[in-house]
Amino acid sequence: MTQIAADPSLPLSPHDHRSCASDALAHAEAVCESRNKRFTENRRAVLKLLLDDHRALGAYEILRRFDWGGRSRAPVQVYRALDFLESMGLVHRVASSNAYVACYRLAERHGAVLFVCETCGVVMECGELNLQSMMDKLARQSGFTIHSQLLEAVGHCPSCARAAEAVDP
Amino acid sequence: MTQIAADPSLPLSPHDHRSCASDALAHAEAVCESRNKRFTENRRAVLKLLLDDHRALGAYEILRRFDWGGRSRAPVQVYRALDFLESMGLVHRVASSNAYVACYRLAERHGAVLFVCETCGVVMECGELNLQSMMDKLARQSGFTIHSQLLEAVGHCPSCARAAEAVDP
DNA sequence: AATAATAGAGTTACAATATAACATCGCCGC
DNA sequence: GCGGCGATGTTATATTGTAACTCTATTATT
Ligand SMILES: [Zn+2]
Ligand SMILES: [Zn+2]
Ligand SMILES: [Zn+2]
Ligand SMILES: [Zn+2]
Repeated sequence: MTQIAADPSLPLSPHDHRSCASDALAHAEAVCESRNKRFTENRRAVLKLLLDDHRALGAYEILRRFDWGGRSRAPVQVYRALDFLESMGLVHRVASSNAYVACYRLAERHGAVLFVCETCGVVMECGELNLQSMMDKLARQSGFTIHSQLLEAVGHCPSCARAAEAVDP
Repeated sequence: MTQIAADPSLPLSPHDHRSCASDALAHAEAVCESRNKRFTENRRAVLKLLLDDHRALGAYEILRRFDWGGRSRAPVQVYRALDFLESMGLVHRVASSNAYVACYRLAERHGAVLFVCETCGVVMECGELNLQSMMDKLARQSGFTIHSQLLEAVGHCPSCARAAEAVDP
């Protein structure tokens, strides 16, 4: 477990993704252990698929990639695993693309600010808490009570932005 | 046209919603006029349904309420109107509930910060630009180029929060 | 160890949301 | 009138997400 909080630009910087993923997996085990939740094979398998890289996958893409070993191919299984993982703060739902992305911040259950590249699908997660607290402040001013927040931006990651710039300057 | 920018807590304060809606409708006409876009009957009808109150409606709820006058009841018509209205900044999509809400800020095309009550469905739109620019700043720091933002909070509006407080203190 | 209680997995069927494809219509400029 | 183009109408289909129920595995209790 070498990192506490991931650099937001981690997905884009060349890095040892093997250890990146295995750290996250180990963290997931620890989190479930500490909360007396079972980190079952299904849940582990789904998380592993998401840990393949820093992209988001749709539930049905996970369904396709899943090794079903003779069992019937049912979306509900995938959704159950995803719901669990999300409730543990191990994956985030990407609302702008109906997809799910693994969380690489080895932190307790937390909200997320997501930057989604619409070209390559990479998701950068940002730990910036000022946004969340600003949202909270705005809410309080109007007497609104927040249960959950959704903070996303869709656009181009640095490398895809450069590529787009090159063809259309 | 009595207001320039709606108070975020407008939906909750008792107000003359008749003029609230008709102002928004007049603004919609003006916007389409100024951009040489046709504000057709379908588009007007969909917007009118959304202007009934300050709640979000799903596309299929709009579909049900729509007066089809003998024509076949096709979702694609509703989605086309919604896409148009959204591109004009006259409605906002509420990603957290796959729904659409009319915009009452008589402003040019703009992003939105939405506070969605999960009990009564009311949507408060907030014009706070600091959030958006903060998001932009975060993006720039990582070399990310933003095309669109998604800023939402789900929770309880003031009156529903009081009601919840009463039963479960 | 037997038993009861509970959480998760497996299966089937279905609901809810969104889009593709193509023919047709109507407006607007010529 | 006619051609171009944006909007509509229609049908079919794709994508995303749940309900309901059975069965099995794990854990707690006796
Ligand atoms: Zn990595
Ligand atoms: Zn990219
Ligand atoms: Zn109103
Ligand atoms: Zn409410």
